Amino acid sequence: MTTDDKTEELLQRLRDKGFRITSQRETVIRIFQENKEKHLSAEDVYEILSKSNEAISLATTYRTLRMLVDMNVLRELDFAETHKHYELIDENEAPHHHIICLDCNHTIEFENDEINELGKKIAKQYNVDIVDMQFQIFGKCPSIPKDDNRKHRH
Amino acid sequence: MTTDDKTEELLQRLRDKGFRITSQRETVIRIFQENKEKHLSAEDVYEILSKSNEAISLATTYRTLRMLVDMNVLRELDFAETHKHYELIDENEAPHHHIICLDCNHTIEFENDEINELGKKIAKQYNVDIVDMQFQIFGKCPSIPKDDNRKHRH
DNA sequence: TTGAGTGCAAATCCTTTGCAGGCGG
DNA sequence: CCGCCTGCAAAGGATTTGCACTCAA
Repeated sequence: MTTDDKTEELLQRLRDKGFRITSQRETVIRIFQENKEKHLSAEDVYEILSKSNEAISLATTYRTLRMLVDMNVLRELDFAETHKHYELIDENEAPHHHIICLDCNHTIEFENDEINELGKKIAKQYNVDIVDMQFQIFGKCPSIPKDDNRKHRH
Repeated sequence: MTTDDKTEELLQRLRDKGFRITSQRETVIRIFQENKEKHLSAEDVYEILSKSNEAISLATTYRTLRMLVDMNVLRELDFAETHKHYELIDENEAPHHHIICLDCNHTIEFENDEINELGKKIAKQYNVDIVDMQFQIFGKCPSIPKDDNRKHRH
């Protein structure tokens, strides 16, 4: 499936739920598709668009992100920071998990079926209807390339 | 080891690092020892103390929590809410993990050695010096008793 | 005695909301 | 044309910080 097909599929999902397709919403979805491997924050999205000629307000950015999370288009991620991060949910992919460096805030994504299976098993044990799961490993990375310059946490 | 012994051990750890032992710090540590099974927020701690005759300021509550996290006395927990939760780290216990109900915010703790082992293995694979790990399952609980009345998230 | 710790209030950061005008269906 | 969406600015919740005073060591 091409990116355009995927975009159209997501937009259709919004239409089906009675949401209107505005240029702001299309743009936010496109930003996440162009940054599949990243974990953008609201501020990140806002800044990317501010630099382009498709600027949208911070308020709309937040409103759109929340809506997309509710629509299961985006996943909200907690990295033990004061703000949240978001990523596209790809329903054909297994959930993936994160290693977060407490020194440089760099994150590594990894997939691990054993963990996903364990998660499902445990949820079933407790009779919980699973919506999402996240395994986070917090540590110090001696060797991760420091390719971002976000504020340090400590 | 009795609770008093444990308290003394923790206080000694602060002394060793050059921190002063104030009544406020002793009190906060005691609150967590008296609520081992809970995941108190800063506001929770502040409120518990406000009702007693050992009230401390919110600012000091936050400063103390941060210090205790840095000292590895408390673990900071993210439950996809706007505020953080904290719990005592018991070094004799294996890490435990959480199921969080997105409807009622109730949390269930569970332990699972397979997950802990997997976490260690993965960290090693990525050459990361592991500090902590958390596995979180987000879902809807059909059967969990709703024994708390915190604000709902959605 | 003295500087780390405290309380208070103000500041800050991230996010949400009220309202008036704009535009998608 | 109707009412959902937007932008703006103001409000809000959680946490941090500046400053003068207090008290543990």
